[in-house]
Amino acid sequence: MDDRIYDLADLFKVFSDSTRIRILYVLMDGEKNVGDISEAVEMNQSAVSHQLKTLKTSHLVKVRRDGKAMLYSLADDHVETILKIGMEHISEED
Amino acid sequence: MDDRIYDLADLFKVFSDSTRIRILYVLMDGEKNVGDISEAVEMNQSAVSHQLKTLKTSHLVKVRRDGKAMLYSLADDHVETILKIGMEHISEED
DNA sequence: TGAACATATGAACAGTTGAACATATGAGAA
DNA sequence: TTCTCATATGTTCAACTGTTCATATGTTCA
Repeated sequence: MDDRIYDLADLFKVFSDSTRIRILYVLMDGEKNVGDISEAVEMNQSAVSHQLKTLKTSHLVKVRRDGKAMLYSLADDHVETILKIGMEHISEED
Repeated sequence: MDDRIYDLADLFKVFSDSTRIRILYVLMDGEKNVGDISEAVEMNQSAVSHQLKTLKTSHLVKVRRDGKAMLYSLADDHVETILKIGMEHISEED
């Protein structure tokens, strides 16, 4: 059980950065390459690439190659669900 | 929308620490005072009190006074829901 | 093969964070 | 009021994190 607590904390740690959340929101629109993501979140390619690696390691996004480009997309429904419930929570605060 | 992204990141930041998650799990068992929580998570009173303040500020726990003691409990259903979905996610990883 | 493009990686630096310690506040009992 | 008990707060410090810059990797096309 203790291991799972740490894993759980690590998962939420990934959701705890606004850049990563913005990337996830961008990907809700569908599969995108790194350049398009960079443009959408207005951050340089390197920063986005670093964050995409974090997101991939925690299985929140998946990737496939298309020629020179890498196409990222959301890994599963949990991502949107967690963001949605989080939004609900902050919306209901007094 | 941008403000909400920051608020959302801040919310998940609260979930991103194993001590805080353990406190939340302890509180799933019901209302508890600070001493009992400290004992349950095996951390000193000061550390727990600091974390309880963080949890309270983000509306994840609520408090009421009972004589000298402060009784903490989970604020709403979102807390358990978010932890549950997080657990589902890490359980399904390859 | 070599140039051009798309993305990844490594290092360094500033900013943030959790824990520990000491101390302060507040409530009840005497 | 004064003494405890229960909890909160302020400060310090080591560890961690996100961004930037520079560079490397990998793919396509000529």
